Amino acid sequence: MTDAPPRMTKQRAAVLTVLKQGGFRSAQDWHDRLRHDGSTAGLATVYRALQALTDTGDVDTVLTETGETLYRLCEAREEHHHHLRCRACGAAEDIDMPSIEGWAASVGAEHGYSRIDHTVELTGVCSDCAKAGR
Amino acid sequence: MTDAPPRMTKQRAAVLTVLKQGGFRSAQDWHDRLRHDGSTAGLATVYRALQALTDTGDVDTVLTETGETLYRLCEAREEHHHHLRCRACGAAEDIDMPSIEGWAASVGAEHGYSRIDHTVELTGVCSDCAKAGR
DNA sequence: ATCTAAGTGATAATCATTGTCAAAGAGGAG
DNA sequence: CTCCTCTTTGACAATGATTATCACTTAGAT
Repeated sequence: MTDAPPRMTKQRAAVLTVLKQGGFRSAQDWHDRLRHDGSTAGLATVYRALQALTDTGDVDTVLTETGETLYRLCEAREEHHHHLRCRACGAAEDIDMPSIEGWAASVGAEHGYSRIDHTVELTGVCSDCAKAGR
Repeated sequence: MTDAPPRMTKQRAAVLTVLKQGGFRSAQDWHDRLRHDGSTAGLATVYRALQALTDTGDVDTVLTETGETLYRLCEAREEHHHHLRCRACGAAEDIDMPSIEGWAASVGAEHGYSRIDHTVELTGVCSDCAKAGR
């Protein structure tokens, strides 16, 4: 009785296609790109698809300082990693810092905290955007 | 022509008073506590006071995974620090990891990024809440 | 006491996101 | 092929945190 995997519909395929453009973008941004490419998918459908893809681990999410959620196709489903994201164009690099994991757990334990979770995000301006004066 | 410091009103004083209860809480949560203590301050005023206190560095903020902003009185106005926050009761410890600052800058530079900013937040369940079965 | 600009608070507006629900589409059984 | 069922879709309403608006109050200076 494993829950059935969601069906691959035209709309979901279209979402996956635009996601291949890369970069972290908002749901509404991805929706705009989809419409621009001729898709008639509704905004709610895009949200649902992104949510589903996030649940299955195919998409990474990040929150901005304004509370918006940004989504990006997650090429390699690895352990757990962090991001260095360009604030101007949404491009991102995967960063790994293995020592963070252990550090978080030990700092938590030192203070008597359990069930530690952590968030590490880096943002900046990539070289292309810097050249373009962003 | 330095911009005038905001006036200290009855409402702002009241906000500062409840903030002394400690912990990271939402604006609406602080507002509820204020009303419970007999203040008639409006929600908008609480938001404005928290915003002003954040701007002056007297209050620290953190975002939850749902996009809510949490506020806490910032006892010592130091350089830059991170938090270990209890997801159950909002209590928090200040954490410092001096090496993070340099690490962020060097990782950014390695990838050609400039104007690096970083976010590091730890959450967990504090010992009191763990005992209480939260 | 009066004047003036800032602060207040009720309420409306905003914006991302989620819920609702009738209509459309995909398979399977006959 | 046709009917039936169950999922997905898409337009739109609803939510919830935050911000803007605006008439009214109040603190401080003159």
